[in-house]
Amino acid sequence: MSESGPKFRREPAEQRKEALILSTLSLIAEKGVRGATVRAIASRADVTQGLIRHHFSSKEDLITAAYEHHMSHMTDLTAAPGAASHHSCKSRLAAFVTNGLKPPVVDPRSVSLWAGFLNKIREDPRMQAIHEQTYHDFRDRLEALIADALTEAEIDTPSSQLRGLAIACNAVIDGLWMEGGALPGAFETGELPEIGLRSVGAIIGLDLEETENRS
Amino acid sequence: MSESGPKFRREPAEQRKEALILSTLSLIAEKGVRGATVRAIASRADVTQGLIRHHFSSKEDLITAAYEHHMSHMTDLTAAPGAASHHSCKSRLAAFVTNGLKPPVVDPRSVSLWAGFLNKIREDPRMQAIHEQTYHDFRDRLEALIADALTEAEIDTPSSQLRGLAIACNAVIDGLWMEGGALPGAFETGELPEIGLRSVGAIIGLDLEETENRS
DNA sequence: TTGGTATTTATACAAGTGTATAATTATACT
DNA sequence: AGTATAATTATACACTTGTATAAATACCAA
Repeated sequence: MSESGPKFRREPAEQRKEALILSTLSLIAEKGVRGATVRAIASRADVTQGLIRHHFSSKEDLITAAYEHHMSHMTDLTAAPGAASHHSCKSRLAAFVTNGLKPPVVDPRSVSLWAGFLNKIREDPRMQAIHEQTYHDFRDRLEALIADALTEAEIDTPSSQLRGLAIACNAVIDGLWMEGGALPGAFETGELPEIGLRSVGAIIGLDLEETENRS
Repeated sequence: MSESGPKFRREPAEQRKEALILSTLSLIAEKGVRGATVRAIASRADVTQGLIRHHFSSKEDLITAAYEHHMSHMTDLTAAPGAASHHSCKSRLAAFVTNGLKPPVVDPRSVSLWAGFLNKIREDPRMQAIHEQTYHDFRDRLEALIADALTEAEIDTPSSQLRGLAIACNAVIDGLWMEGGALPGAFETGELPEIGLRSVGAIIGLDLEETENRS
């Protein structure tokens, strides 16, 4: 009975912070924002609740950090995979579209996570800033890909039109992503990427589907 | 001091229920789901909190009813205005698209209202059923309008393709609606309807913009 | 080995939450 | 006018929430 190791481990602040952030995200995704209480978060990270206040000045601080973490993760997940492995601009654009419309990006947890945060965006200016920046970051990447693909196909497009195309394509992707996550089971496997490719292709005036199955 | 009228008014159940639902909706839209407490709802409806439990078996019941109310309202708002005043099928489709991309449908309150509910959809089967039905109802109307417009233009389209077109157009509208509501000020007046018309037109292969300014 | 210190736990608290129950009171009907 | 009844209020309760503060403890440096 007298045998007992250390009762807890001291970890570097950065590491603990990330663990708490990940706990927060998984909890919001799983049980909704309402389920992400300080006690639940601490429990999932295997610490006691007091620690949260030590690393974050308030719960709102933690939520904000978690939101930022999640959003940049999502964008990376859509943009990154195999960015260099595609030869043509067109196939890079196609990959961007399909990446955003397949798991793990399309996922019920992801959508409800996003929705959970949306409420706080209106109230908290910091949240609003993150939201705005994430949206524009994503859309700008998309716009660049579209511009490249059109240039490659020798289609001349004024930049004023380009903005509208990017907004529209972004909307298709967002809309399909949302519906796929909110209604799992309502779409066949591969249906969303297919529809996404065809729609984006129709909007910008290129056939994206022919370039798909290219690894 | 001895002078005092009736301390409260008895109203028909149906009327009180709706008043409570409207209070709930305005409160969620304004302060988020977290702000919609039984006390706040009752206060906004000028009643005491006990009355909520008299008309609804639980708060969840009220939330569910409010969700149902809101969703059917949104669909009506998009579909209804001037349904008969349009001559061609194409202009009816165009009106459907633009209606959903203008105020009052596009509105920060509306979007955060929708997002607030989304969390509860995953947990509550009744919510899920309402969500599913609302989505399909909206999409079916859209699909019918698309089918009519294509028939009118003498473009033959198999029903298997029609489904994909409706999903895609629905996604564009949803995505634009979401972005317009989540980022008020990021888009010029009339920009969303314009982009919506052009995109839906491109997807189904019809020029919807020429038919617009028709009252 | 011995402090020193930031990390971590332990405990407490005030405010707000949804719910339950009994006491009032308006109103329709006889 | 009187009464039954459903609507409405009033009050209370048990529980959860975020936050605050003090005590304990692991780990680094000397």
